[in-house]
Amino acid sequence: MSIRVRFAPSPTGYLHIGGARTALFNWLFARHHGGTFVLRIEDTDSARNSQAAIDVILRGLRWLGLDWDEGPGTPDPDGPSVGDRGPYFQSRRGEWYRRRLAELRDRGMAYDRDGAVYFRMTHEAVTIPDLIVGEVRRELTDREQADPDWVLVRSDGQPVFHLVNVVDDLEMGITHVIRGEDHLSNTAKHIALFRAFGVEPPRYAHIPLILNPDGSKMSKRDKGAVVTNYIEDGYAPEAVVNYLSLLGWSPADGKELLGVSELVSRFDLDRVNRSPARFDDKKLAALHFEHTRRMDEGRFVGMGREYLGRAGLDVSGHDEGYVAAALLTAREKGLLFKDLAGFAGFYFKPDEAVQVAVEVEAKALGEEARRNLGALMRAYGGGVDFVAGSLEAELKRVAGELGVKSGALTQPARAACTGSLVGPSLYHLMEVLGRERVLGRLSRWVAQGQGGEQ
RNA sequence: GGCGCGUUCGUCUAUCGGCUAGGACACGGCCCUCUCAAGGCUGAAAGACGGGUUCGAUUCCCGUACGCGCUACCA
Repeated sequence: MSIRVRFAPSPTGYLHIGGARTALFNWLFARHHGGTFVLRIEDTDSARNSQAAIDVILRGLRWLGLDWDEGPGTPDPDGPSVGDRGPYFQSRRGEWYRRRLAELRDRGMAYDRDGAVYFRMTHEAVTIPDLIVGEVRRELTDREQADPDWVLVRSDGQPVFHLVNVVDDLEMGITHVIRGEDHLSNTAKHIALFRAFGVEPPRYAHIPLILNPDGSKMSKRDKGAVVTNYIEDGYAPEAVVNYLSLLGWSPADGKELLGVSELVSRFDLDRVNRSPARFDDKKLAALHFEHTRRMDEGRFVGMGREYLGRAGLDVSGHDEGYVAAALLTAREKGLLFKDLAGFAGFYFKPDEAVQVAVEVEAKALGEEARRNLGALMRAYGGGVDFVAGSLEAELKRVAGELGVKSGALTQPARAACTGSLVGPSLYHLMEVLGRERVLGRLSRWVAQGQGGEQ
């Protein structure tokens, strides 16, 4: 039998990191086993659902690279979808729920009370076989001892989560339910419902929760909890995927830096552990660095351009090769893409628009520094090849002549060229900038206060 | 309160009864160095607690503590 799994988020206006991890585990499981990954939108709570909220989820999943084999094509519940088990929006599945409810009534498993429909729940403990947690024997709680029945349909006619979730999993032929551990206790209800329909429940796999660094439950407001923020900050999506994969799962060989295809081939449920994991943005950042430095150059440049644009930096006036070369000098820095504009923005500004903060000027562009820059400028104005190696050799030669350490030239030059004391390798950055821009930027500082020298 | 799940370095984890408890991130030191990084070398750092079972428990069982989840006409 072919594996069918699903991710069934409810559109709350954001995609929670825990939800993303649940989606990822489902997706990895499906891809590893050649199964089918279904996306179903649980938009039964019409009060807080909107296409915008659904769109956030679809975008988040697409950004992570979690493509679905069946599910919505657009955020519109009445729009196109892929797959023959739809609709994939619960708000459009009313007739399926009504039909299944009638079936329950016919079997004497459902009845009305106070305008709502109740399920006739077993009075016995329910054993939940779980692929990750093991066999869980769920005894009745004190309230359930008194009355184990629960609501299937509210008095306003809305079916509750337990009903729609089970009916959809049943109708959609879901074979494995991989979801957060917060659903473990509820699974007793789900199993009882499947049995009431006369079918065996799917296999269950409850994965441990993701907690805040302090061990508390992660909510929307917590740092790192919302996928949209990763997109805005400019993390490499494969780094986020890699990081999430390591929360609750680990590969047999201990290798942690894994690309998506490696994850697909290694992932399976038998190595998912049972204890909750705390979110650690430092480790995510480290993985982001490792993935970006290994990223295909073209893709790095493409992403870089996009985030420069997001930051309002227009690079359209520069040719492709220049933009690519410029961005690539920042690749080894492990920056978030959103920080690229601040780090490498100087490449794309006119010479006279390079801003030098007063602290930077005070620190690196004093009188002596400007004198030194004059010497460097004369050297660079000569026949030197404008490539990093030659620029370095020439700078060191000048430093030797002046009897100063190379740092007495590099930092002033860096400040003049970039406006900052932090940046890419000076020699490489000057190579990219080219002779004209470098001389132009140096001259601004040499000229000031020593106009007569030239 | 009831029911359930969990508990190895600060964090993520490995270990499926033999452990001098391994790796990664973070942290400290040294080296390298044009800034910031990176890199190299190196260091410190863990089995919640108490009982069992066993020749031997981190590993199995029980209890306690702590954490988390569920306990809705929320999903």
